[in-house]
Amino acid sequence: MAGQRRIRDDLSVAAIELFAARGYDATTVDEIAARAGVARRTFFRHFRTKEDAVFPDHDAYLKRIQEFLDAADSTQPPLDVIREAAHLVLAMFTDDPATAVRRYRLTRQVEPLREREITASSRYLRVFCEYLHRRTGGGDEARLRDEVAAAAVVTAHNQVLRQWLRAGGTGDPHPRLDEALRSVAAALGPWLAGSRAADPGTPTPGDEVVVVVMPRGTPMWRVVQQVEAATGTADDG
Amino acid sequence: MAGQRRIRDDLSVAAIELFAARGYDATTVDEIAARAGVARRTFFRHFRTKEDAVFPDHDAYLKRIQEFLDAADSTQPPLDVIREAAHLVLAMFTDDPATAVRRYRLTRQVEPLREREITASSRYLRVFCEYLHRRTGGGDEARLRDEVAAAAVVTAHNQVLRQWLRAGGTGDPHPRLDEALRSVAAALGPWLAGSRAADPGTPTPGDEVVVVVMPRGTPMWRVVQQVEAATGTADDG
DNA sequence: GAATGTACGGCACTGAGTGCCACACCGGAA
DNA sequence: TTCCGGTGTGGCACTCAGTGCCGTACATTC
Repeated sequence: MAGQRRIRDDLSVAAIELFAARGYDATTVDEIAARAGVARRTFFRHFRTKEDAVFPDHDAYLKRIQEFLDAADSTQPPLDVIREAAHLVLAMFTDDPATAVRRYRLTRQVEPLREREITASSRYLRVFCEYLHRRTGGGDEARLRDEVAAAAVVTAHNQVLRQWLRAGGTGDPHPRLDEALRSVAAALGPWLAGSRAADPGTPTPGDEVVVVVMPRGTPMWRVVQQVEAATGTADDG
Repeated sequence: MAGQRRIRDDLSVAAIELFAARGYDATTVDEIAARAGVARRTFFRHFRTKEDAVFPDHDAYLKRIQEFLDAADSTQPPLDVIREAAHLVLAMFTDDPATAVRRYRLTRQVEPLREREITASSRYLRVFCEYLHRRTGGGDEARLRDEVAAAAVVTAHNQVLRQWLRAGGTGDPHPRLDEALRSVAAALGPWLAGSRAADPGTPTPGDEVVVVVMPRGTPMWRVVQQVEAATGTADDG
Protein backbone atom coordinates (compact mmCIF):
# COMPACT_ATOMS: atom_id res chain seq x y z
CA MET A 1 0.00 0.00 0.00
CA ALA A 2 1.27 3.45 -0.91
CA GLY A 3 -1.31 5.16 1.27
CA GLN A 4 0.04 3.85 4.54
CA ARG A 5 2.96 6.20 4.82
CA ARG A 6 0.76 8.99 3.56
CA ILE A 7 -1.82 8.45 6.27
CA ARG A 8 0.89 8.25 8.89
CA ASP A 9 2.40 11.53 7.74
CA ASP A 10 -1.00 13.20 7.59
CA LEU A 11 -1.70 12.11 11.14
CA SER A 12 1.61 13.42 12.37
CA VAL A 13 1.19 16.76 10.62
CA ALA A 14 -2.35 17.10 11.91
CA ALA A 15 -1.25 16.29 15.44
CA ILE A 16 1.61 18.80 15.46
CA GLU A 17 -0.59 21.52 13.97
CA LEU A 18 -3.39 20.95 16.46
CA PHE A 19 -1.02 20.69 19.42
CA ALA A 20 0.56 23.98 18.44
CA ALA A 21 -2.76 25.69 17.84
CA ARG A 22 -4.95 24.47 20.70
CA GLY A 23 -2.44 22.99 23.10
CA TYR A 24 -1.53 19.39 23.74
CA ASP A 25 -4.02 18.53 26.45
CA ALA A 26 -6.89 20.30 24.75
CA THR A 27 -6.42 18.25 21.59
CA THR A 28 -8.05 14.84 21.46
CA VAL A 29 -7.07 11.94 19.28
CA ASP A 30 -10.50 12.17 17.68
CA GLU A 31 -9.72 15.65 16.46
CA ILE A 32 -6.35 14.60 15.09
CA ALA A 33 -7.88 11.67 13.25
CA ALA A 34 -10.69 13.83 11.91
CA ARG A 35 -8.23 16.40 10.60
CA ALA A 36 -6.24 13.66 8.89
CA GLY A 37 -9.44 12.26 7.41
CA VAL A 38 -9.27 8.86 9.09
CA ALA A 39 -10.96 7.10 11.97
CA ARG A 40 -9.80 7.37 15.53
CA ARG A 41 -9.00 3.67 15.55
CA THR A 42 -6.62 4.16 12.64
CA PHE A 43 -4.59 6.66 14.62
CA PHE A 44 -3.72 4.00 17.15
CA ARG A 45 -2.77 1.62 14.38
CA HIS A 46 0.00 4.02 13.36
CA PHE A 47 1.02 5.40 16.75
CA ARG A 48 1.09 3.69 20.09
CA THR A 49 0.37 6.88 21.99
CA LYS A 50 -0.71 10.43 21.43
CA GLU A 51 2.86 11.59 21.99
CA ASP A 52 4.29 9.29 19.36
CA ALA A 53 2.57 11.27 16.63
CA VAL A 54 5.03 14.09 17.25
CA PHE A 55 8.02 11.81 16.68
CA PRO A 56 6.79 9.64 13.83
CA ASP A 57 10.09 8.24 12.65
CA HIS A 58 12.10 7.99 15.77
CA ASP A 59 12.12 4.20 15.72
CA ALA A 60 13.35 4.14 12.15
CA TYR A 61 16.11 6.61 13.01
CA LEU A 62 17.27 4.58 15.95
CA LYS A 63 17.30 1.49 13.79
CA ARG A 64 19.40 3.30 11.21
CA ILE A 65 21.94 4.29 13.83
CA GLN A 66 22.03 0.75 15.10
CA GLU A 67 22.67 -0.53 11.59
CA PHE A 68 25.38 2.04 11.05
CA LEU A 69 27.17 0.92 14.18
CA ASP A 70 26.75 -2.74 13.30
CA ALA A 71 28.35 -2.11 9.94
CA ALA A 72 31.03 0.30 11.19
CA ASP A 73 34.69 -0.23 10.41
CA SER A 74 36.10 -2.01 13.42
CA THR A 75 39.60 -0.74 12.80
CA GLN A 76 38.53 2.84 13.51
CA PRO A 77 38.82 4.10 17.07
CA PRO A 78 35.48 3.39 18.79
CA LEU A 79 35.09 6.96 19.93
CA ASP A 80 35.45 8.20 16.36
CA VAL A 81 32.71 5.85 15.20
CA ILE A 82 30.42 7.20 17.88
CA ARG A 83 31.27 10.73 16.86
CA GLU A 84 30.33 9.92 13.30
CA ALA A 85 27.09 8.38 14.50
CA ALA A 86 26.31 11.59 16.35
CA HIS A 87 26.65 13.46 13.07
CA LEU A 88 24.22 11.02 11.53
CA VAL A 89 21.70 11.72 14.27
CA LEU A 90 22.15 15.44 13.79
CA ALA A 91 21.65 15.03 10.06
CA MET A 92 18.25 13.51 10.71
CA PHE A 93 17.21 16.85 12.15
CA THR A 94 18.97 19.09 9.68
CA ASP A 95 17.40 17.18 6.78
CA ASP A 96 14.13 18.92 7.51
CA PRO A 97 14.85 22.04 9.55
CA ALA A 98 11.31 23.39 9.43
CA THR A 99 9.79 20.28 10.95
CA ALA A 100 12.59 19.98 13.47
CA VAL A 101 12.03 23.53 14.67
CA ARG A 102 8.28 23.08 14.85
CA ARG A 103 8.73 19.97 16.94
CA TYR A 104 11.27 21.68 19.15
CA ARG A 105 8.99 24.60 19.93
CA LEU A 106 6.23 22.20 20.74
CA THR A 107 8.33 20.01 23.02
CA ARG A 108 9.55 23.07 24.87
CA GLN A 109 6.02 23.83 25.97
CA VAL A 110 4.56 20.39 26.55
CA GLU A 111 5.99 18.38 29.40
CA PRO A 112 4.93 14.91 28.25
CA LEU A 113 6.65 15.58 24.94
CA ARG A 114 9.76 16.82 26.71
CA GLU A 115 9.93 13.63 28.72
CA ARG A 116 9.36 11.62 25.61
CA GLU A 117 12.30 13.36 23.97
CA ILE A 118 14.50 12.65 26.95
CA THR A 119 13.75 8.95 26.85
CA ALA A 120 14.32 8.99 23.10
CA SER A 121 17.72 10.53 23.65
CA SER A 122 18.47 7.92 26.27
CA ARG A 123 17.90 5.22 23.68
CA TYR A 124 20.60 6.65 21.46
CA LEU A 125 22.80 6.86 24.51
CA ARG A 126 22.21 3.21 25.21
CA VAL A 127 23.00 2.18 21.67
CA PHE A 128 26.20 4.21 21.72
CA CYS A 129 27.11 2.77 25.07
CA GLU A 130 26.60 -0.80 23.96
CA TYR A 131 28.69 -0.23 20.88
CA LEU A 132 31.54 1.15 22.92
CA HIS A 133 31.28 -1.70 25.34
CA ARG A 134 31.35 -4.20 22.50
CA ARG A 135 34.43 -2.53 21.09
CA THR A 136 36.31 -2.11 24.35
CA GLY A 137 36.03 -5.79 25.09
CA GLY A 138 33.20 -5.92 27.60
CA GLY A 139 35.28 -5.65 30.74
CA ASP A 140 33.38 -4.44 33.76
CA GLU A 141 36.22 -2.07 34.52
CA ALA A 142 35.73 -0.25 31.23
CA ARG A 143 31.99 0.19 31.68
CA LEU A 144 32.26 3.49 33.50
CA ARG A 145 34.47 4.89 30.80
CA ASP A 146 32.19 3.69 28.05
CA GLU A 147 29.14 5.20 29.67
CA VAL A 148 30.81 8.52 30.34
CA ALA A 149 32.15 8.66 26.81
CA ALA A 150 28.77 7.87 25.29
CA ALA A 151 27.08 10.37 27.58
CA ALA A 152 29.59 13.03 26.65
CA VAL A 153 29.05 12.52 22.93
CA VAL A 154 25.27 12.55 23.29
CA THR A 155 25.47 15.63 25.49
CA ALA A 156 27.58 17.44 22.96
CA HIS A 157 25.17 16.47 20.22
CA ASN A 158 22.16 17.63 22.18
CA GLN A 159 23.83 20.88 23.09
CA VAL A 160 24.68 21.73 19.50
CA LEU A 161 21.28 20.58 18.30
CA ARG A 162 19.40 22.64 20.86
CA GLN A 163 21.44 25.71 20.06
CA TRP A 164 20.66 25.26 16.39
CA LEU A 165 16.96 24.72 17.06
CA ARG A 166 16.74 27.74 19.33
CA ALA A 167 18.26 29.82 16.57
CA GLY A 168 15.43 28.72 14.30
CA GLY A 169 17.25 25.99 12.41
CA THR A 170 19.30 28.32 10.23
CA GLY A 171 22.80 27.50 9.07
CA ASP A 172 24.67 24.23 9.32
CA PRO A 173 25.33 22.97 12.85
CA HIS A 174 27.59 20.15 11.70
CA PRO A 175 30.83 22.12 11.95
CA ARG A 176 29.85 23.17 15.45
CA LEU A 177 29.16 19.58 16.38
CA ASP A 178 32.46 18.59 14.88
CA GLU A 179 34.25 21.14 17.01
CA ALA A 180 32.36 20.16 20.13
CA LEU A 181 33.06 16.47 19.63
CA ARG A 182 36.69 17.21 18.89
CA SER A 183 36.93 19.09 22.14
CA VAL A 184 35.18 16.34 24.06
CA ALA A 185 37.32 13.66 22.45
CA ALA A 186 40.47 15.60 23.26
CA ALA A 187 39.49 15.62 26.92
CA LEU A 188 38.31 12.05 27.02
CA GLY A 189 40.85 10.48 24.70
CA PRO A 190 43.73 10.42 27.18
CA TRP A 191 41.41 9.25 29.91
CA LEU A 192 40.01 6.40 27.86
CA ALA A 193 43.47 5.42 26.63
CA GLY A 194 45.10 6.23 29.95
CA SER A 195 42.81 3.98 31.92
CA ARG A 196 43.80 1.03 29.82
CA ALA A 197 47.48 1.94 30.11
CA ALA A 198 47.35 2.70 33.82
CA ASP A 199 45.70 -0.55 34.65
CA PRO A 200 48.69 -2.86 34.46
CA GLY A 201 51.02 -1.50 37.07
CA THR A 202 50.77 1.90 38.77
CA PRO A 203 53.57 4.19 37.57
CA THR A 204 55.99 5.20 40.31
CA PRO A 205 55.71 8.90 41.24
CA GLY A 206 59.43 9.47 40.76
CA ASP A 207 59.20 8.48 37.16
CA GLU A 208 56.97 11.35 36.11
CA VAL A 209 57.17 14.67 34.39
CA VAL A 210 54.62 17.31 35.29
CA VAL A 211 53.23 19.89 32.88
CA VAL A 212 50.17 22.12 33.39
CA VAL A 213 48.77 25.26 31.78
CA MET A 214 47.44 28.20 33.77
CA PRO A 215 46.79 31.87 33.12
CA ARG A 216 48.26 34.22 35.70
CA GLY A 217 45.91 35.05 38.57
CA THR A 218 44.24 31.68 38.60
CA PRO A 219 42.80 30.97 42.06
CA MET A 220 44.72 28.44 44.06
CA TRP A 221 41.91 25.89 44.18
CA ARG A 222 41.90 25.80 40.43
CA VAL A 223 45.63 25.21 40.33
CA VAL A 224 45.24 22.40 42.83
CA GLN A 225 42.44 20.99 40.73
CA GLN A 226 44.65 21.07 37.68
CA VAL A 227 47.47 19.29 39.37
CA GLU A 228 45.15 16.76 40.93
CA ALA A 229 43.56 16.18 37.60
CA ALA A 230 46.88 15.77 35.85
CA THR A 231 48.26 13.45 38.48
CA GLY A 232 45.04 11.62 39.22
CA THR A 233 45.76 11.95 42.91
CA ALA A 234 42.79 14.03 44.01
CA ASP A 235 42.88 13.65 47.75
CA ASP A 236 40.37 16.19 48.67
CA GLY A 237 36.94 16.29 50.26
CA MET B 1 -1.93 15.70 60.47
CA ALA B 2 0.25 12.77 61.34
CA GLY B 3 -1.74 10.39 59.17
CA GLN B 4 -0.89 12.06 55.89
CA ARG B 5 2.59 10.70 55.56
CA ARG B 6 1.36 7.37 56.81
CA ILE B 7 -1.30 7.10 54.13
CA ARG B 8 1.18 8.14 51.49
CA ASP B 9 3.64 5.48 52.58
CA ASP B 10 0.91 2.84 52.76
CA LEU B 11 -0.14 3.68 49.23
CA SER B 12 3.39 3.47 47.95
CA VAL B 13 4.05 0.15 49.66
CA ALA B 14 0.77 -1.26 48.41
CA ALA B 15 1.53 -0.13 44.88
CA ILE B 16 5.01 -1.64 44.82
CA GLU B 17 3.78 -4.90 46.29
CA LEU B 18 0.92 -5.21 43.84
CA PHE B 19 3.04 -4.22 40.86
CA ALA B 20 5.57 -6.86 41.80
CA ALA B 21 2.96 -9.53 42.42
CA ARG B 22 0.45 -9.02 39.59
CA GLY B 23 2.34 -6.84 37.18
CA TYR B 24 2.11 -3.13 36.57
CA ASP B 25 -0.57 -3.06 33.88
CA ALA B 26 -2.72 -5.62 35.62
CA THR B 27 -2.87 -3.54 38.78
CA THR B 28 -5.47 -0.80 38.97
CA VAL B 29 -5.42 2.25 41.16
CA ASP B 30 -8.59 0.98 42.79
CA GLU B 31 -6.75 -2.11 43.97
CA ILE B 32 -3.85 -0.07 45.32
CA ALA B 33 -6.18 2.22 47.20
CA ALA B 34 -8.18 -0.69 48.55
CA ARG B 35 -5.02 -2.40 49.81
CA ALA B 36 -3.96 0.80 51.51
CA GLY B 37 -7.39 1.14 53.03
CA VAL B 38 -8.30 4.44 51.41
CA ALA B 39 -10.51 5.62 48.58
CA ARG B 40 -9.37 5.76 45.00
CA ARG B 41 -9.73 9.52 45.02
CA THR B 42 -7.28 9.75 47.89
CA PHE B 43 -4.62 8.00 45.85
CA PHE B 44 -4.65 10.83 43.34
CA ARG B 45 -4.42 13.35 46.14
CA HIS B 46 -1.03 11.91 47.07
CA PHE B 47 0.30 10.95 43.64
CA ARG B 48 -0.20 12.61 40.33
CA THR B 49 0.06 9.36 38.40
CA LYS B 50 0.14 5.64 38.93
CA GLU B 51 3.89 5.64 38.32
CA ASP B 52 4.57 8.25 40.96
CA ALA B 53 3.57 5.83 43.70
CA VAL B 54 6.79 3.91 43.02
CA PHE B 55 8.94 7.01 43.55
CA PRO B 56 7.10 8.65 46.43
CA ASP B 57 9.80 11.04 47.59
CA HIS B 58 11.60 11.92 44.44
CA ASP B 59 10.41 15.51 44.50
CA ALA B 60 11.59 15.94 48.06
CA TYR B 61 14.97 14.49 47.16
CA LEU B 62 15.39 16.79 44.22
CA LYS B 63 14.45 19.73 46.37
CA ARG B 64 17.03 18.69 48.94
CA ILE B 65 19.73 18.56 46.29
CA GLN B 66 18.68 21.95 45.04
CA GLU B 67 18.91 23.36 48.54
CA PHE B 68 22.29 21.78 49.06
CA LEU B 69 23.60 23.42 45.92
CA ASP B 70 22.05 26.75 46.80
CA ALA B 71 23.81 26.67 50.16
CA ALA B 72 27.08 25.24 48.89
CA ASP B 73 30.38 26.89 49.65
CA SER B 74 31.15 29.04 46.62
CA THR B 75 34.88 28.94 47.22
CA GLN B 76 34.96 25.23 46.54
CA PRO B 77 35.57 24.10 42.96
CA PRO B 78 32.19 23.75 41.27
CA LEU B 79 32.94 20.24 40.11
CA ASP B 80 33.71 19.16 43.66
CA VAL B 81 30.40 20.51 44.85
CA ILE B 82 28.63 18.50 42.18
CA ARG B 83 30.57 15.43 43.18
CA GLU B 84 29.45 15.89 46.76
CA ALA B 85 25.88 16.33 45.58
CA ALA B 86 26.16 13.02 43.73
CA HIS B 87 27.10 11.35 46.99
CA LEU B 88 24.03 12.89 48.56
CA VAL B 89 21.86 11.42 45.83
CA LEU B 90 23.47 8.04 46.29
CA ALA B 91 22.89 8.25 50.03
CA MET B 92 19.19 8.61 49.40
CA PHE B 93 19.25 5.12 47.95
CA THR B 94 21.65 3.57 50.41
CA ASP B 95 19.61 4.87 53.32
CA ASP B 96 17.04 2.17 52.62
CA PRO B 97 18.69 -0.57 50.55
CA ALA B 98 15.76 -2.97 50.69
CA THR B 99 13.31 -0.48 49.22
CA ALA B 100 15.85 0.68 46.67
CA VAL B 101 16.43 -2.86 45.46
CA ARG B 102 12.72 -3.62 45.32
CA ARG B 103 12.15 -0.52 43.24
CA TYR B 104 15.07 -1.33 40.99
CA ARG B 105 13.82 -4.84 40.22
CA LEU B 106 10.42 -3.39 39.45
CA THR B 107 11.69 -0.66 37.17
CA ARG B 108 13.80 -3.17 35.29
CA GLN B 109 10.67 -5.01 34.21
CA VAL B 110 8.19 -2.19 33.67
CA GLU B 111 8.89 0.18 30.83
CA PRO B 112 6.82 3.13 32.01
CA LEU B 113 8.70 3.02 35.30
CA ARG B 114 12.03 2.82 33.50
CA GLU B 115 11.17 5.90 31.49
CA ARG B 116 10.03 7.63 34.63
CA GLU B 117 13.38 6.91 36.21
CA ILE B 118 15.22 8.27 33.22
CA THR B 119 13.35 11.54 33.33
CA ALA B 120 13.94 11.68 37.07
CA SER B 121 17.64 11.29 36.49
CA SER B 122 17.51 14.01 33.87
CA ARG B 123 16.12 16.38 36.48
CA TYR B 124 19.15 15.88 38.66
CA LEU B 125 21.27 16.40 35.59
CA ARG B 126 19.54 19.66 34.90
CA VAL B 127 20.00 20.90 38.45
CA PHE B 128 23.67 20.00 38.37
CA CYS B 129 24.04 21.65 35.02
CA GLU B 130 22.42 24.87 36.14
CA TYR B 131 24.60 24.99 39.21
CA LEU B 132 27.74 24.61 37.15
CA HIS B 133 26.55 27.23 34.74
CA ARG B 134 25.85 29.61 37.58
CA ARG B 135 29.31 29.03 38.98
CA THR B 136 31.17 29.25 35.69
CA GLY B 137 29.68 32.63 34.96
CA GLY B 138 26.98 31.82 32.45
CA GLY B 139 29.01 32.22 29.28
CA ASP B 140 27.55 30.47 26.30
CA GLU B 141 30.98 29.13 25.51
CA ALA B 142 31.16 27.27 28.80
CA ARG B 143 27.77 25.64 28.39
CA LEU B 144 29.07 22.61 26.53
CA ARG B 145 31.63 22.00 29.23
CA ASP B 146 29.11 22.40 32.01
CA GLU B 147 26.69 20.01 30.41
CA VAL B 148 29.33 17.39 29.71
CA ALA B 149 30.67 17.67 33.24
CA ALA B 150 27.22 17.34 34.78
CA ALA B 151 26.41 14.44 32.49
CA ALA B 152 29.66 12.71 33.40
CA VAL B 153 29.00 13.02 37.12
CA VAL B 154 25.43 11.79 36.78
CA THR B 155 26.58 8.94 34.57
CA ALA B 156 29.19 7.89 37.09
CA HIS B 157 26.61 8.04 39.84
CA ASN B 158 24.12 5.98 37.90
CA GLN B 159 26.74 3.44 36.97
CA VAL B 160 27.83 2.90 40.55
CA LEU B 161 24.25 2.89 41.77
CA ARG B 162 23.11 0.33 39.21
CA GLN B 163 26.03 -1.93 39.99
CA TRP B 164 25.16 -1.76 43.67
CA LEU B 165 21.48 -2.42 43.04
CA ARG B 166 22.21 -5.33 40.73
CA ALA B 167 24.33 -6.84 43.50
CA GLY B 168 21.32 -6.69 45.78
CA GLY B 169 22.19 -3.53 47.67
CA THR B 170 24.91 -5.10 49.81
CA GLY B 171 27.95 -3.21 50.98
CA ASP B 172 28.69 0.49 50.73
CA PRO B 173 28.89 1.91 47.20
CA HIS B 174 30.13 5.32 48.34
CA PRO B 175 33.83 4.48 48.06
CA ARG B 176 33.22 3.19 44.57
CA LEU B 177 31.40 6.37 43.65
CA ASP B 178 34.23 8.35 45.14
CA GLU B 179 36.72 6.52 43.00
CA ALA B 180 34.60 6.85 39.88
CA LEU B 181 34.07 10.57 40.40
CA ARG B 182 37.73 11.06 41.11
CA SER B 183 38.56 9.36 37.86
CA VAL B 184 35.99 11.40 35.95
CA ALA B 185 37.15 14.61 37.56
CA ALA B 186 40.73 13.78 36.69
CA ALA B 187 39.78 13.49 33.05
CA LEU B 188 37.52 16.53 32.98
CA GLY B 189 39.43 18.83 35.31
CA PRO B 190 42.03 20.03 32.85
CA TRP B 191 39.45 20.32 30.12
CA LEU B 192 37.11 22.43 32.24
CA ALA B 193 39.88 24.59 33.58
CA GLY B 194 41.44 24.90 30.18
CA SER B 195 38.26 26.24 28.68
CA ARG B 196 37.89 28.86 31.36
CA ALA B 197 41.46 29.90 30.89
CA ALA B 198 40.74 30.47 27.24
CA ASP B 199 37.57 32.41 27.91
CA PRO B 200 38.36 35.86 29.29
CA GLY B 201 40.54 37.19 26.56
CA THR B 202 42.79 34.54 25.16
CA PRO B 203 45.85 34.49 27.39
CA THR B 204 49.11 34.95 25.61
CA PRO B 205 51.08 31.74 25.54
CA GLY B 206 53.90 33.43 27.38
CA ASP B 207 51.68 34.05 30.38
CA GLU B 208 51.10 30.40 31.06
CA VAL B 209 52.70 27.73 33.12
CA VAL B 210 52.49 24.23 31.79
CA VAL B 211 52.41 21.21 34.05
CA VAL B 212 51.60 17.67 32.96
CA VAL B 213 52.23 14.27 34.43
CA MET B 214 53.45 11.30 32.42
CA PRO B 215 55.04 8.02 33.28
CA ARG B 216 58.32 7.43 31.51
CA GLY B 217 58.01 5.59 28.26
CA THR B 218 54.68 7.15 27.41
CA PRO B 219 54.22 7.13 23.63
CA MET B 220 54.53 10.51 22.03
CA TRP B 221 50.96 10.56 20.71
CA ARG B 222 49.70 10.21 24.23
CA VAL B 223 51.87 13.07 25.41
CA VAL B 224 50.46 15.20 22.62
CA GLN B 225 46.97 14.15 23.60
CA GLN B 226 47.62 15.16 27.19
CA VAL B 227 48.99 18.53 26.25
CA GLU B 228 46.13 19.14 23.87
CA ALA B 229 43.71 18.28 26.61
CA ALA B 230 45.44 20.58 29.05
CA THR B 231 45.67 23.46 26.63
CA GLY B 232 42.38 22.88 24.88
CA THR B 233 44.06 23.22 21.52
CA ALA B 234 43.19 19.84 20.03
CA ASP B 235 43.75 20.19 16.33
CA ASP B 236 43.47 16.67 15.17
CA GLY B 237 40.81 14.37 13.74
C1' DG C 1 -20.04 26.78 70.36
C1' DA C 2 -19.34 28.91 65.82
C1' DA C 3 -16.05 29.67 62.11
C1' DT C 4 -12.32 28.18 59.36
C1' DG C 5 -9.15 25.16 57.15
C1' DT C 6 -7.78 20.75 55.66
C1' DA C 7 -7.97 16.00 54.26
C1' DC C 8 -10.85 12.27 52.81
C1' DG C 9 -14.91 9.83 50.32
C1' DG C 10 -18.09 9.46 46.65
C1' DC C 11 -19.66 10.54 42.19
C1' DA C 12 -19.73 11.74 37.51
C1' DC C 13 -17.17 12.77 33.58
C1' DT C 14 -13.48 13.06 29.85
C1' DG C 15 -10.33 10.81 27.11
C1' DA C 16 -6.38 7.51 26.11
C1' DG C 17 -5.70 3.03 24.74
C1' DT C 18 -7.37 -1.95 23.57
C1' DG C 19 -10.01 -5.93 21.78
C1' DC C 20 -13.11 -7.52 18.58
C1' DC C 21 -15.62 -7.93 14.47
C1' DA C 22 -16.98 -6.44 9.93
C1' DC C 23 -15.80 -4.58 5.58
C1' DA C 24 -12.94 -3.11 1.59
C1' DC C 25 -9.10 -3.79 -1.29
C1' DC C 26 -5.45 -6.35 -3.59
C1' DG C 27 -2.90 -10.06 -5.21
C1' DG C 28 -2.70 -14.85 -6.75
C1' DA C 29 -4.86 -19.50 -7.87
C1' DA C 30 -8.38 -22.35 -10.01
C1' DT D 1 -14.61 -14.87 -13.82
C1' DT D 2 -14.81 -16.65 -9.01
C1' DC D 3 -12.62 -17.94 -4.92
C1' DC D 4 -9.11 -17.07 -1.65
C1' DG D 5 -5.96 -15.39 2.18
C1' DG D 6 -3.61 -11.28 3.75
C1' DT D 7 -3.71 -6.62 5.04
C1' DG D 8 -5.38 -2.01 6.24
C1' DT D 9 -9.37 0.47 7.82
C1' DG D 10 -13.91 1.70 10.34
C1' DG D 11 -16.98 1.17 14.05
C1' DC D 12 -18.17 -0.30 18.53
C1' DA D 13 -17.75 -1.36 23.25
C1' DC D 14 -14.98 -1.58 27.09
C1' DT D 15 -11.36 -0.67 30.82
C1' DC D 16 -9.10 2.48 33.40
C1' DA D 17 -6.15 6.71 34.42
C1' DG D 18 -6.91 11.17 35.80
C1' DT D 19 -9.98 15.43 37.02
C1' DG D 20 -13.66 18.41 38.92
C1' DC D 21 -17.05 18.99 42.19
C1' DC D 22 -19.42 18.57 46.33
C1' DG D 23 -20.35 16.81 50.84
C1' DT D 24 -18.48 15.40 55.18
C1' DA D 25 -15.47 14.55 59.17
C1' DC D 26 -12.10 16.38 62.14
C1' DA D 27 -8.91 19.57 64.15
C1' DT D 28 -7.77 24.32 65.30
C1' DT D 29 -8.86 29.00 66.59
C1' DC D 30 -11.44 32.72 68.45
